[in-house]
Amino acid sequence: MSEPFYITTAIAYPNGKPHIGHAYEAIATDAIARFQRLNGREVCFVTGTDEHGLKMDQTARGLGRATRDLADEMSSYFKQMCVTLDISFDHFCRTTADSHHTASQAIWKRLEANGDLYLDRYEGWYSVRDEAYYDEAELTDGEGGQKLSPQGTPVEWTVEESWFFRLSKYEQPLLDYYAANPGFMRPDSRKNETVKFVEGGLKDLSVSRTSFDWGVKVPGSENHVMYVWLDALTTYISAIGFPNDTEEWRKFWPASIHIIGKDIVRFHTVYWPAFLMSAGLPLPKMVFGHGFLLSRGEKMSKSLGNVVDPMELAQLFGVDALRYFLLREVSFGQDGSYSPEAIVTRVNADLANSFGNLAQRTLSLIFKNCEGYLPAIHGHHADDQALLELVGNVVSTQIPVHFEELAMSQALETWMQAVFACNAYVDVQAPWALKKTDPERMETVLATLFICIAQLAIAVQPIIPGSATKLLDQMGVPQDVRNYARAGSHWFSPLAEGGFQIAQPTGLFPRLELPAEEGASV
RNA sequence: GGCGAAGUAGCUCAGCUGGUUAGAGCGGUGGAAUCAUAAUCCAUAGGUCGGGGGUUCAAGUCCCUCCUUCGCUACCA
Repeated sequence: MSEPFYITTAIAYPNGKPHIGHAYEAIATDAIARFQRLNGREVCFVTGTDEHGLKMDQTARGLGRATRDLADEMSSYFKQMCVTLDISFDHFCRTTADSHHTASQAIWKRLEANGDLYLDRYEGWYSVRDEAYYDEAELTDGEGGQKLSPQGTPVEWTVEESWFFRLSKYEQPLLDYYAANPGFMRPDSRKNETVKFVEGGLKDLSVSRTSFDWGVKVPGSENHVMYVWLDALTTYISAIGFPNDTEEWRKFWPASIHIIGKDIVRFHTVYWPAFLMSAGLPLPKMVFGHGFLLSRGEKMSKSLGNVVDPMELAQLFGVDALRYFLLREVSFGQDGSYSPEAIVTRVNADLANSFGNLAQRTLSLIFKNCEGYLPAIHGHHADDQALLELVGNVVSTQIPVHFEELAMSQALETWMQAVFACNAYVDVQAPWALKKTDPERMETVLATLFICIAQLAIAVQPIIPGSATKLLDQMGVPQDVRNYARAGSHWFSPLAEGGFQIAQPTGLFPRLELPAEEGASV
């Protein structure tokens, strides 16, 4: 009955503390995961940290610390971020876990058994200072004929023993797969880039390193560690049990969606599928490359000093305000711009003024005029029917459709339209005036609004889970109707007849103010 | 250089396979209302849909070209 849904974020590289981009990805993925749960799917949501590789090792050495020690600390920040931001992950995976090493070695052996690994030499222009290889075309000539990397550091021709993966063998199979599965890569613009890249020809991939040892040891070649991406990508399957035939593994693989940043699309749409093909495993159904967040339209970078700490933002504006802003303001898949002004404006307009105030004014009227008891419905007028229909349609049809398409900003746009309709209805019906002229009509109006507000709160749970839950709790809405299938069912009358009484309503969406200190790190 | 994306009201953006007077939010302006977090509602603000050319009965919406911005063009992740 309930179809499994497996979704992942990218496995973050904890070379520094999490930034707003990590938070954005986690929040977006969480909204999708929560939506699917409310939509009746059995969800597995995996996130985690990719802790191997040269950079972690270098960073730790630079700090004079044990790499493992640094990894422990940095990974904990990412996990803490998820907890703070209400990210409903099922597994937080670390590539340093023993089980992950086992899984990585298992997939390695599968590639090897399939004849896709061979030992050779990797030759190229290597910069000792950057500890990276560069393509001939990237180099520039420095003084005295010294070749320089794009960073301006000297490079020298270097030869290193390395295991290679026969990526070239998968050129055509990948293209065939893309053609046969048009929904595999999204958005389309990313897909075009990948297809062109693969059509341009694939070279075999160096998948082991001997220059450092912070990684997963290559089976049978103990002086080699696996290329970090091979190891990192394997998280998606080790998280649910691979190579063991666990219940989760059987249920959830292949993944429904990998949510990743647009910068790592290639690893997920070329290397990962090729590895899986070689290992004889099914491929994920979709890879979605989201855009980047820009600070006032500019890239965030340490040198510009405009890097935003998501924890600081959450504390300043509130977790749900941040979640709402990011998902409402940024069209998922495209780049988006962030600024404190934009957050304050958007959240105040939508959550505080429109929705929050709608709930507050309605519940206050019920609290004052009905002693907190839910009013009875004395026959609906056409206006009531129209509103109920509009809200019902938005909640049970339009929003789910947009969520299925991963169009969270559009889901919220239609949600707001329903909120506007409710506010317009309040003003036209003027229940405060009906109190004296037609108390029964007032009750019907308030009951209608109560139903609509509850449905709107149910619908928006994936975006702002904390405040939506508090509101639904205040309203006494039963747990079992807090989903898309049952939001529109007849739960109101039983609740009212059961004698439920609301307490003095408290505001859930405070109006935000711009931080006094301008030019601070936000 | 090659490939790709974007350029729509003051601001942020919607506009799918071409079709009535080009839309929304925010902001601005003018009203209404006072239940509510001074929140809400109604009306409105005359943007050559980057420039030019073309296809069509009809084009932000297709084709060509030019301009501007951005991304990708593999082994740091």
